[in-house]
Amino acid sequence: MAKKVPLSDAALELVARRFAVLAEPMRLRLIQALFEGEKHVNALAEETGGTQANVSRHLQTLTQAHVLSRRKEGLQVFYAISDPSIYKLCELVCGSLEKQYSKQAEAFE
Amino acid sequence: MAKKVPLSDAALELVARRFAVLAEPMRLRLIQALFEGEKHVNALAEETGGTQANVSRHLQTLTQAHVLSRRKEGLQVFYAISDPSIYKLCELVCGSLEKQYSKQAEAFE
DNA sequence: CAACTATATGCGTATATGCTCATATTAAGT
DNA sequence: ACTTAATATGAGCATATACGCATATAGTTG
Repeated sequence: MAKKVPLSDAALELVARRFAVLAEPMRLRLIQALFEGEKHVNALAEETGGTQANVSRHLQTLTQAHVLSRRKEGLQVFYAISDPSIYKLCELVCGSLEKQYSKQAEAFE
Repeated sequence: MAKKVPLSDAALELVARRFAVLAEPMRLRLIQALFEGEKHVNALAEETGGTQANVSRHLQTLTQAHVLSRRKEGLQVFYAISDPSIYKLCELVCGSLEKQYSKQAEAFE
């Protein structure tokens, strides 16, 4: 745990890939919507204002990255957050951005 | 702290942008190199095996995102990590990926 | 001021990826 | 089996961005 050894090229690619998956506003919107619990595709499309096709694609991306899990129930497919680290990840970034912008705000006071 | 309110579109863009900045292997390599302390451009180029031009560009990207800070000293420019949340961010992602892959490894045992 | 060094940047190219539209697939109900 | 509903996917287009090459800029030294 907490290795101090530099990561291999392959590992860096994986980490970069992970960040890339989270680097789209629509995917963040979906993740945010799923913070409330699992939902099916149409519900997510409606809630986020995206088209069915686009939402489905993003959900696929997130699922392949093991950020979400997929559960079929009849005609519907339910998605849910499967990687608990996502919560802390988002909190960390939000906190960092808040700090950054409140510092910038101070410059105008 | 820890708002449960959904983020605005503008906020989501900023968060996505933040993740995007971290979504490049070369930038992660630079960040990793800077975990040891501040370094100048040429040293970073050599250590990461990148060209001077490319390294300079990535450093600019990271600095504009307030991940790094920039300090000029004579001809050289030293960069250093300025956002402490980067450490935890990388740890979180690495931990999550380790878990994910060790689970996949178990499937073959 | 000229020569040299360290860093930054303009430009062109290649690649990746998000979005839309149309259509395919899968499952349920009649 | 046919129809309808929910989701997934193929194709094409538009945009973003990483990289290499050449060159510009800034700072140092003679």
